[in-house]
Amino acid sequence: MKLAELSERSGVSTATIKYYLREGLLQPGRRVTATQAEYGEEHLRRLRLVRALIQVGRVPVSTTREVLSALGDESLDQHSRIGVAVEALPHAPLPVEDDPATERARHEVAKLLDRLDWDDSRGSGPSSPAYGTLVTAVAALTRLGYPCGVEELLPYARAVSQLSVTELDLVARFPEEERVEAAVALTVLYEPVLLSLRRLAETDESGRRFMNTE
Amino acid sequence: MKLAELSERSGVSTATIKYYLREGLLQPGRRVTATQAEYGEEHLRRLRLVRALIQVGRVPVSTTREVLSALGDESLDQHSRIGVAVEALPHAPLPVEDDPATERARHEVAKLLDRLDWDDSRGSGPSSPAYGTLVTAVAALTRLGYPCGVEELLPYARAVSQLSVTELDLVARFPEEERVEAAVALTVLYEPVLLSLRRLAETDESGRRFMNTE
DNA sequence: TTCCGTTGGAGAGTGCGACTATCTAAACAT
DNA sequence: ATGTTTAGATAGTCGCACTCTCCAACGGAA
Repeated sequence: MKLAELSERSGVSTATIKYYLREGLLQPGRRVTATQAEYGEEHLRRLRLVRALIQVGRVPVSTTREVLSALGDESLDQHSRIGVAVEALPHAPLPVEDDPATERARHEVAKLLDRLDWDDSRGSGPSSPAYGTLVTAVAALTRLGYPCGVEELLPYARAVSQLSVTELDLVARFPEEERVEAAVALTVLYEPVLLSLRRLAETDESGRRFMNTE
Repeated sequence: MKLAELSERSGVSTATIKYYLREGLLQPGRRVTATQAEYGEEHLRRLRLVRALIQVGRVPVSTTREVLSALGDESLDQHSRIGVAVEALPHAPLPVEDDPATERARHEVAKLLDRLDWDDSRGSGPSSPAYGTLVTAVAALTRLGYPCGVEELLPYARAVSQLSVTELDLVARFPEEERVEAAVALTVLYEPVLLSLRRLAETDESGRRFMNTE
């Protein structure tokens, strides 16, 4: 397959594919002559993954490169590769220190994780970016006067805990060499699914309660 | 309160506050002289909301302006104001038409919403941005060969349906004039909460299954 | 064999979004 | 009197994701 065909079949312009090649998001094709290279199905597949991460998952290009390099890092076991890839994904800014709302938020988050049996030796400790994002968001809500203590957070935690089990069931069904990619793709691409379903559910529930039905 | 104090108490630089004033995200202060204005607690509160939406919720500045104007639109009832504000929020790109994966995705999403008793006359129909985001994400997963039919989506839908009930309970506890802002703030700011909890849950579950425990 | 279109490679340019800096004249603050 | 702060306006910066332009080397059809 030549560049033009790769572009055609993926719906990505040749200019953008060249850009991704330059940025190291795609392996160079097999060089046939000085000005010709041949691409295979695996290039098409990788390109589709890259596009999905960038366009649907809103992952920045430089981050995508890091995620992809974690995918192929043979020196790590499956859990570590998934961990490295997920840590590289975009997160909200780290919490502002020296702030009373951040202090309270840290405290509530610590209490929450205490009540769940999540083992932070597996990578969910206070230093992980996801933990920081959680603290930042809880602090912002606190500053605005909206409740988000353990009582409010627990239902969310229990819900996503359930979901993560069914999701990893899905991942486990793939052959071992495809599992890390599956975990990353599902982590990133199920986020918009989750968020849009939530917005639809909220719209429905809000209508049920607050709509004028004359 | 002068500009400098507003800046101090909010942690936002005076240059950025001026920028927000220019962009219409903040009401001008009460003009005392030609070169002096007085800001009140409501400015501080609004500024904190703006910052939370922009920094934590990653809402673009122009979108924030639209959301805020929906908040104060007296001509709409509560549900419509929430609807307008939520529709303005950022969404993944609309689905690519004339694409087999998009067709399949539309079909699966329609089946899913059929099985739930969500009433699309309330604003969750196929033309809403959240619906489009859902189709886009499902199509991307489909193209990559990951399963996301009704069977996989239903658990997500049921989970967020539960959450939206408890969330709207929270909103309903506020006095009527604060409800729309509460709905918007909770919609936007619980998103990072949900996503970071999910990543923590997945990290934990992945560790439980795939970690080398020697 | 002669062209016209395509390719890989590399650098420069574009458009956008979110600030940030500079400037001016007025008005406090000491 | 004088140094600081302010509103208001304009211009500049920075990062990001492309997108454009060139070039010399092919490769396929006439």
